[in-house]
Amino acid sequence: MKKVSGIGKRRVAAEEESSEAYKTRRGEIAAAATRVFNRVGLQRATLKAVADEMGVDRASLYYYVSSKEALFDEVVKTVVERNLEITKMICASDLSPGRKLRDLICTLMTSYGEHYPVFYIYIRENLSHVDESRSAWSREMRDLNRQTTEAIIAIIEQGYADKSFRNVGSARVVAYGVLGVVGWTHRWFRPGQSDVSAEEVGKIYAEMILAGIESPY
Amino acid sequence: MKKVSGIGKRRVAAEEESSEAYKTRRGEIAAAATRVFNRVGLQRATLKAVADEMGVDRASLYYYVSSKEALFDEVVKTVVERNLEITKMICASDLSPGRKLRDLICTLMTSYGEHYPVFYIYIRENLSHVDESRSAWSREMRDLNRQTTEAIIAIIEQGYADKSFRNVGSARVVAYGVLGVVGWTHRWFRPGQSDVSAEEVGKIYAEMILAGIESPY
DNA sequence: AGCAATGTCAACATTTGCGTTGATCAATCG
DNA sequence: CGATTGATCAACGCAAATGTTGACATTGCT
Repeated sequence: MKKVSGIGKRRVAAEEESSEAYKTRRGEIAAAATRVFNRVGLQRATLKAVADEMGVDRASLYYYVSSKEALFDEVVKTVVERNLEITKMICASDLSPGRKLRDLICTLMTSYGEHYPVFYIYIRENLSHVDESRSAWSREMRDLNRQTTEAIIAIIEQGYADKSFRNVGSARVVAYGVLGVVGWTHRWFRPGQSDVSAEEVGKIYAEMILAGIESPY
Repeated sequence: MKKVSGIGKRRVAAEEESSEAYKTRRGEIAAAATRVFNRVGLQRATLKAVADEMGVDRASLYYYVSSKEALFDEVVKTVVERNLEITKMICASDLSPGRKLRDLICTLMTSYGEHYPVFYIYIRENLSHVDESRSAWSREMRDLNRQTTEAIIAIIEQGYADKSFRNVGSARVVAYGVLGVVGWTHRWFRPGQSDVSAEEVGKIYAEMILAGIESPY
């Protein structure tokens, strides 16, 4: 399936060579792409737009990048994986469920703020709408999401079990609630522009959700 | 700007005539489009797909519909407006803030379930990513969103004022939290498929958020 | 039957984005 | 300095979606 063209070979060669200048340029492209993705979303983003963003011809990008999707993966993947890592670490700690959930919400928000806008670019991409041809990637991303969800569910069930949480309903639904509150920030929160910090938002949401979930006293 | 073509004239004529059969067919098209939009999103949806969904030639649609976007508006707008109406009604009632917020969350969820998947189609379309050429529509939709947000903020501030809510932070942030929990259901909730009903989800979320916001006792 | 009006479609022209090619520029090195 | 190599771009061909046209069906009316 993978048709290896002239430019393709040159790209692969350059990638393997991986000189300093090459890496730098690739980073610049990733940065430009991040801006474009954030502005218009993956779907509406074009390599033309990325090229224009850098004041370069579109064809030049093909020397570095094989496709828009590959570029997207490069931009998004590492930071998404890191996010899951954090989640799992908190989950595996031996703090109380309440403490875990608070920490998780705050840490997620902080991470979102730090890596802005990359996380939001990712969150906005509705995985149920990705192209058929990218099913491998979408499965992988979906799996990362699933793992995150499961981790949160585990915390909540732990809390249900040790009675530190009131049972308000299905742990899964509550977990989605947590993810929803945090994930929805992509619609309104702009670090440095909003009048609250990511940390403050995290604290508010942790308080909002937990003071209701924790048994009072 | 608006080039009036032959087909365009006939479309306008048919629209003004507005016979019974015409309306029916238009409804069928809207229904087919709803399915397609739900499946692949506005961006990836094509009139070809809608035509195929009905087993009809693409060109035939142009007799009824001027563009994909117009179709989208038709599908989405009325139900979004109705939603805002509900929100405002609850907001204007003389219930307690706590009662209002509970009702609002439950009613929104119920409405989402009833009108599935139209609301979700709308929610998924990130208004910050709509095309320049559709700025009029996007401004209108954004305004509906804004009004909804303001209504919720008003409830929360009312609760802060009469001390029935603990002040956990900026009313705006909390309001976005409420919208987030409810809006995020578009990522996982499928009426009739999930093992909880829209009503149950509403109750869980109302409980989750409120038992934390309401002063305990 | 004859004829409008309504609805449909095959075919065309246009546009937009993609990925590639082959040539060219600029720097480095021998 | 001339040659090699890394990086760039103008131009091409392709594919998919759009909106239109003009002709063809179907219906119902007279």
